[in-house]
Amino acid sequence: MYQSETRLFIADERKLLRQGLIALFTTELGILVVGDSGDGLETVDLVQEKKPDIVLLNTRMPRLDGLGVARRLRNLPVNPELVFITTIHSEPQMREAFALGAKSYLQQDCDFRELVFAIRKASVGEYYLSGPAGRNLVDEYINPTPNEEMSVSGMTKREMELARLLADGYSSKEAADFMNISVKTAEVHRAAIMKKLHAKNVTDIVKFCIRNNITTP
Amino acid sequence: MYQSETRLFIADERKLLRQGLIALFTTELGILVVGDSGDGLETVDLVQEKKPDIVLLNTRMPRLDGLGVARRLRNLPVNPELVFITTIHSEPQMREAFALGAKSYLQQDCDFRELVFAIRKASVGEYYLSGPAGRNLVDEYINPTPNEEMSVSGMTKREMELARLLADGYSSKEAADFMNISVKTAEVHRAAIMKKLHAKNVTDIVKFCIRNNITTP
DNA sequence: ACTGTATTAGGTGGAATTACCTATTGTGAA
DNA sequence: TTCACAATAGGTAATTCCACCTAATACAGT
Repeated sequence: MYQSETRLFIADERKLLRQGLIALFTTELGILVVGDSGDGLETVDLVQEKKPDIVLLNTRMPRLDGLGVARRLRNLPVNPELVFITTIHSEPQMREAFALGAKSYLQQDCDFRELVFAIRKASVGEYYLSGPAGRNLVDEYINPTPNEEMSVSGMTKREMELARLLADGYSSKEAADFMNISVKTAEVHRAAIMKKLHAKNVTDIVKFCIRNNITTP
Repeated sequence: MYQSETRLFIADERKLLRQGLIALFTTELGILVVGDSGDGLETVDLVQEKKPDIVLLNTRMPRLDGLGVARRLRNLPVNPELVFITTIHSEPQMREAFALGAKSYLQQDCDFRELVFAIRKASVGEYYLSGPAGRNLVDEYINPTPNEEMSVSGMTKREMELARLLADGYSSKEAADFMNISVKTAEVHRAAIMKKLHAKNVTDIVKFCIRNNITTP
């Protein structure tokens, strides 16, 4: 069966990485890099023009981030498969990426062979989920949770309240007083939040809340 | 005149970038990649073993950052030229990089040709300072003025470094390891930061850093 | 009725933070 | 040279964080 070349577009703000990947892909049979960009808005334009089969998207990009690019592409008459590369792992970002049709969500320190594999899988519409984190994601995703805010994070109402208070700079005790619950309960909520966000500490909660406009810097 | 090959070592935590650069350098006459690593301490060991002429160093690396690597190499019987690549521009880091003998300090979104040029310059002991940032560097270096954030906040060099690490989600202990200082010293700096920023806790430091583009959410 | 989960709360214990100290070294300014 | 301050590091003690654990109540959906 004849297999045409897979047309690949690389969107990443780091030019060095783009150029490096292009060099690596030249020796990769069946994969043709048809364009690259370090800018989100430019990516949207170029993808319409070049019509790649696959877009390699970094989550972080100037002017429009990877998720923003994915959102726009969805409403356009192009339908490339999406493979995300992320600098910093973020549970909610990953969740949204897959909600937008991502086929892979790779860490930047993954191996090139792994990236190629992910691209080949994506080219036939299949997922490539590395590590155990991938499986968890699918499990969680096929059981969608209600609530609009919750849908991205999986947080409950009270957890969201607490997250906001913590992000606003209140300590666990202060937040507990504010919510009229004991510190112990607040800690249970906090633990749940951290698990759901894969947060290492309050810093990650703060950043999540800022990203989601739950609080402001 | 016979010009031997320039032996290059690549130290960057992002494996994809390393692999990409290696692929690019294979077509670059006169430059031979003799090793690579994604870990600071490993880099120190491998540089002693491989004896490269030039070490390409990312400022940010696990276990020991680029500046830490440079510090250690200075006290060892090897004397490679140093070319830094930075993810996030940091005035004090750049300053220290040059103080440690760096020949170039490039942004990660520079062009590959630019990187090659910087390496060729470094291989003959010359500096390569790209763009307007280079000029600013020289100007500022000969008559040092505190940078913008520092001038408004009153933070010192080390305090800024720590603030950034804390905002990036590192604990005091991790940040201390990163900066090659004791936890106690890191705590002194943190206390100074909080006083100067009127910060109540780390949350406020995170927000300050986000507002000032020292880190991203 | 049973199951699942959200919300509440407590216990224990180790790790970390934070607030107070003191103290040495080096550097740059008056 | 003296003075101020940055950077380093340690001590002590209170507090908080965080990861484990159990457990009651309530309210949803099957």
